[in-house]
Amino acid sequence: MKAPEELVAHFREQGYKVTPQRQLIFRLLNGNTAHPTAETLYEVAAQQMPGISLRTVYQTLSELSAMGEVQHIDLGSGAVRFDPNVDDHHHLVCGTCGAVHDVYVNQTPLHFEGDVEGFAVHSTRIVFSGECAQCAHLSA
Amino acid sequence: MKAPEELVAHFREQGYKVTPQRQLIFRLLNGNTAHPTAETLYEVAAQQMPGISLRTVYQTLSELSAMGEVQHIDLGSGAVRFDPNVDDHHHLVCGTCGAVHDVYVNQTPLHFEGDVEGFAVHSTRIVFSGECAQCAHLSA
DNA sequence: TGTTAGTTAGCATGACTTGTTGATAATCAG
DNA sequence: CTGATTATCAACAAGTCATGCTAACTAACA
Repeated sequence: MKAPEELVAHFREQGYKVTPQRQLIFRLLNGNTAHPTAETLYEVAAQQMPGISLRTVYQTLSELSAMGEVQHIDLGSGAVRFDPNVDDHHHLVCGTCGAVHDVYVNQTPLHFEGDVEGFAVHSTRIVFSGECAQCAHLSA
Repeated sequence: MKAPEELVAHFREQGYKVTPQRQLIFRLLNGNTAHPTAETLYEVAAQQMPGISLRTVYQTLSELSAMGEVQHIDLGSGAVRFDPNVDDHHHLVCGTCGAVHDVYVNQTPLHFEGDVEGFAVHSTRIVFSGECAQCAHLSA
């Protein structure tokens, strides 16, 4: 994701208004590695700006997603999560605490075998599931 | 997934009754590589057994899933899909026609880099997205 | 054959997400 | 600064997917 200041300029160029709500969301996402859901992002935003609506958070996330500034990742665990990291990366999910971490896999492109001839792969998504060190430590 | 006859025996052993509805679903899933949703499976089932309820399809799929006889895969495209193939395999999804194919990746376990120390990986899910040969041919 | 479990219809709920409306308020260009 | 445009908000609704509930009927299995 671009830095908040760049996003401000970019939004203005595109004819979008730069509102305090949007700027807040830019800042909350900047460098955020927590992979928040729209709901959790809303909760944090509401602490700094009481009155902001969940609707606006969804709206701004959709705009950022359409601009390719955030990635939305669906781990099949209910809500969609948002990731300001738009590099070619993958995810590690702790089944105990639910934390999601970014990881890089360098063996891509992967080879596969199956009953599929001539399939053109555009993207590969990998999700590793397991238990993070902290959770393993706590349960031990 | 076990063959329908084996499932019949297994259900009886577990104290589950072997109803025509359940047997129909066993047969519809057996060797099924279409990765149906509960809804699509229900539609096919209803053709052969008018009156069967969607509720029963969901119910039976949950039972099979709990027994490890089917895998439920969430591709983030709305409904959960069911796969009677419970091997260690991955999926290829055509973004045009929506078809899902099973594929095998033999480079596992994959190596990854990131800010994660001591994470114990239990499972890896890989989804390849792109366009299948038929769709590429049609659009050309 | 009788007990038990399954099925069905219908209605409800729940989570997540998006749409709508109408009023208010803020942004930005000129 | 001002006016036109757009965003926001609140409140409500809808849609999808999945599951829970009841009550009545039916079927399976011992």
